[in-house]
Amino acid sequence: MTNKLNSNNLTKSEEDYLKALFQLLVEGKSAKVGNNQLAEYLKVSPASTNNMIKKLKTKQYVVSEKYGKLDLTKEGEYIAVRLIRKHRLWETFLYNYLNFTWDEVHDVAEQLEHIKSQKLINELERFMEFPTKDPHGEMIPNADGEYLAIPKVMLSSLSEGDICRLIAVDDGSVNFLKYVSEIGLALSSEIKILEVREFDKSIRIQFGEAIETITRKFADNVFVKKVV
Amino acid sequence: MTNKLNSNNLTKSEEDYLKALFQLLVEGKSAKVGNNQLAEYLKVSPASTNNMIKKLKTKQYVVSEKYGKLDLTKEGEYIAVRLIRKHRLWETFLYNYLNFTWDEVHDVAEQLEHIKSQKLINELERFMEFPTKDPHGEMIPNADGEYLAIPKVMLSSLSEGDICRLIAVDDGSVNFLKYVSEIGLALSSEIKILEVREFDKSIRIQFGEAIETITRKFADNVFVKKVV
DNA sequence: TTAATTTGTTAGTCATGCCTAACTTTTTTA
DNA sequence: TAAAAAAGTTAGGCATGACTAACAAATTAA
Ligand SMILES: [Mn+2]
Ligand SMILES: [Mn+2]
Ligand SMILES: [Mn+2]
Ligand SMILES: [Mn+2]
Repeated sequence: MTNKLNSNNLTKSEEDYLKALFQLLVEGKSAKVGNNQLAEYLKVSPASTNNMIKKLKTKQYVVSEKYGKLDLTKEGEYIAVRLIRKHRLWETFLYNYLNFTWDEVHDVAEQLEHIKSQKLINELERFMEFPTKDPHGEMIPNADGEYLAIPKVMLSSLSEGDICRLIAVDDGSVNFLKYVSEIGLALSSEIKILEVREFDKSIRIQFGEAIETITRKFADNVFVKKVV
Repeated sequence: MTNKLNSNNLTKSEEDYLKALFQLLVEGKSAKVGNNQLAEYLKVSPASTNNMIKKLKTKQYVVSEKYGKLDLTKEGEYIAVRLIRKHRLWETFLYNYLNFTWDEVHDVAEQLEHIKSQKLINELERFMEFPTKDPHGEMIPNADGEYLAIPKVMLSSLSEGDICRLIAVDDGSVNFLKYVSEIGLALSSEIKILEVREFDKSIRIQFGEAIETITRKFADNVFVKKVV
């Protein structure tokens, strides 16, 4: 993807919609994304998304047929990736230099990602010596928008006896992140699946000295690399 | 001024209006500030300022009588000072850590000053080890909004033979700041007034090896401390 | 001290981005 | 395959923060 001297004219809202679409389409679990799904994700009404999508279509960032599913153009995707890059670089800065905890960084990064200055974000990246992952283990796209997405294996997809390493967590919920820390899990933790209970899909896991039972919902937000 | 756990509900616009009023009233040269003056300063129409002032009056940040001059309440002033604090801390960060030049910092700081996070700005200040002045020589208010304003002596107010030291410059204009650097002036430069020409108020100054003629307008934007 | 000029106010308009309520189309299920 | 449910769209409103044009009050100058 070529690096343009892209003076970004988009509003904060337009940026947020494109980022949300990207997260659902590319980083999310669903292959197709509809209007109402986007609305729910952004916590706005379907009428609002319908309206914004219309605008983003005339600006050629989104494509869709009437009553059809949504897709991003290359341009739209590029804008989204740059936003994610900014978000994750800021999260890294807050975490590594300003004493923020990993459950505090996301909300402030949601604001900082909209600051318009190419130089700012590139210099911030240089200052931090080109970090590759944010505090939640997510990859940081480079200045050209190159995005080395590591396949997201959910902890919930493993089976009894499997051993894995925690490589990333979903960072959207403060409560979830606090919960993860509290039970003692962290990036790189080695986790063994002791039991997957058929009744409610809850999972007994072991890590270090600890043994915990986690829900399916919890396990859906934990991404791992299988070791055994 | 007591430090409240002020969850700031103001919009970016409301913040900008309060800051502008503060800059005109407290940091500016004019004792009284009217609606049209504020409009000109903010580059919006008088109708817009009139409208916003109305809102800020109901919110008790501004006081004025109909057809009368504008004033800030203690609350309004406090909000403005905190904004200036954020602006100057960000400028300092950009200048000292991210390789920004002193003519580049202002525009980006105009965006960053609206980021809402008490922790962010206090941690940034700690990270930089509590700087007291921004890259243009202006004082940075502390976390309680205490504001040690140094009396602003304009270079244009001095007379032939006077010697002074450059302590600050107005940071609003990129062109002006570039101009200052280009002729070789910098913070702490010692300047001697060689001649003030009656005809057009232009001033011949000497600093280091250099002798330059500057306009009245230029000299109005340079703040000094008289040495002799 | 009246007339001209400046300053301030009001009314009406527009764009953005959100909403609810009503409607249409598509998909699912019986 | 027809009815029910879900998904998507449209119409109409509201708040914010801009604008212009017309008007009123206050200040300045003649
Ligand atoms: Mn995040
Ligand atoms: Mn993250
Ligand atoms: Mn500035
Ligand atoms: Mn400054």
